Amino acid sequence: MDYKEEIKDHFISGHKKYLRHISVDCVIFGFHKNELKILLLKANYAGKWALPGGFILKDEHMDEAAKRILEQRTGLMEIYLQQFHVFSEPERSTKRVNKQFLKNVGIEGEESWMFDRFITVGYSALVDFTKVQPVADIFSDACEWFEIHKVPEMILDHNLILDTALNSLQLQLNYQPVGYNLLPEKFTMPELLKLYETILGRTLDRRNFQRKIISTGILKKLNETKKGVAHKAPYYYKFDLRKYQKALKAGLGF
Amino acid sequence: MDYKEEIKDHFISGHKKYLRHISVDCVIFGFHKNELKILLLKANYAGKWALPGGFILKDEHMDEAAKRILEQRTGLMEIYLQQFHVFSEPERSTKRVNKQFLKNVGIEGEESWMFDRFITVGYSALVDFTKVQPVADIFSDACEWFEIHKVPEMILDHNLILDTALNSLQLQLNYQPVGYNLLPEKFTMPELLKLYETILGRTLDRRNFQRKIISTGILKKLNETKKGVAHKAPYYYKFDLRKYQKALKAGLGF
DNA sequence: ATTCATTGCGTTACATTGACACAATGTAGT
DNA sequence: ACTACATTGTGTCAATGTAACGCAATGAAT
Repeated sequence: MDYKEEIKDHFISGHKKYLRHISVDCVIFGFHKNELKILLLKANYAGKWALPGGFILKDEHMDEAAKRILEQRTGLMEIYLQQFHVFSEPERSTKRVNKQFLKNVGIEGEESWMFDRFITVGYSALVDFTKVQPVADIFSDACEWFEIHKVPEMILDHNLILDTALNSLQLQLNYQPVGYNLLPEKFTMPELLKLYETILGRTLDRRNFQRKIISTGILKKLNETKKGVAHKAPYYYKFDLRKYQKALKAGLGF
Repeated sequence: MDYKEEIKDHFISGHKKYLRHISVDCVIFGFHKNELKILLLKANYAGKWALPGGFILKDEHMDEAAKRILEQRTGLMEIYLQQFHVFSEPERSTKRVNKQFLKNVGIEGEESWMFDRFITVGYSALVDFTKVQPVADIFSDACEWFEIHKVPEMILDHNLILDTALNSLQLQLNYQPVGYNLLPEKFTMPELLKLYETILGRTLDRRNFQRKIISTGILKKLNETKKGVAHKAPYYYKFDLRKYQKALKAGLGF
């Protein structure tokens, strides 16, 4: 089935495969070169960008649907994923957008479940930037990382969804460790600091931060310093996964 | 339309009115006689209890749907309401339960949207116990308060939904004021203390608690003590609504 | 009038936090 | 080879917050 046929099939027969009225949108956070980034798709009809999203198979857990979508976009299997909010504005204008899409592809006059009202569940994912291979889907012709504060205007309410995700991530930082999913296995204290600062959108005192994070016990200091940096070389750390998991469940009281 | 006709109509034609596959379930918390309670309906088919729930009109915001359901069950208009989780187990056996229901009512052999798989969104509500007039719906023959730790086995995954709601309420207590929606206008410090203790499931030092809650500035002390109590009479307090709202938005850092 | 559970207010020891000082490190420039 | 310097690692100290407990005041019940 070629590209156009595939899309037509999705519009006309997708409702046999997927639940109606419900979609999933993913805010995929990554961290690279001291910048917080999110992964976006370029909708090949609107010229606008969009969050990676998809639909729920008739016999699929929603978490699985989100996982499937993430895997298709990033190639990653083990992903930290969680739902953070449901968006149910009756005026989320999926109908107009999807009609326009179909028209741009060159199909018209058909009826479709895609013109129905959609409620969408927002999922946020934290991934290791360096391990991601961005892959576009059939509705998109690009899949790229955007610096969090340079995200363009997106389709529908996707900017709102992003803001809500960021907000909930900031809240989480107060009572849960977060770095494990966003950083490579080995990292330095300044990198971890910068991650926290970027998510929170404000600077922290590096000395107090170090004391606090060390006191949680979730870090293991390695006997190895970063090579090839100007100035004093920082030590590498990695997460003590056992204690990290514990802190995830029990909370940190940050 | 009589009772049975109404139910039949709901099963056969409800999908013209409501979104398919999606429902809303509400965990309604109240506080009375130093006990945390929730409002349950007795499903008139299963002999089991259930959370008050309902469906989303085709042109309705999900928050509005939850509000509508709450209003119908409690008579209250101004309610503190928030979504806390989406439950999407594909094996939530709504089909079996709803088929049984229809059979018990005396209807059989029909097809119905109610036999489809349902994803449900959990909402939690905090209400003033004393102002609630519990009202059953057409699927139920009773609507009653249950002490939170004496909740019976419920239909489907409703016990899980309740546990999740309680958990999220406990988390909230750490960074948001909560009492306003659960207590009558005037209340004493021991009552507020007991509310916190009940939600958290552990005792707090009353003297430290008082200092902490006073220091947030969300309380106004009245020049009036409780009458007719043995021992020393406690003062009444009420919430400083302006500061309370502020704290809701800004967080308390409790 | 006395008893006594409970309230209101206070104290003290200890832990946590925020702000800042200073020496150690190691590359880059001379 | 030596020096400059940005950055890291460790430490200090005062202010603030928290946990644990003491004690007198209250007022219905006896």
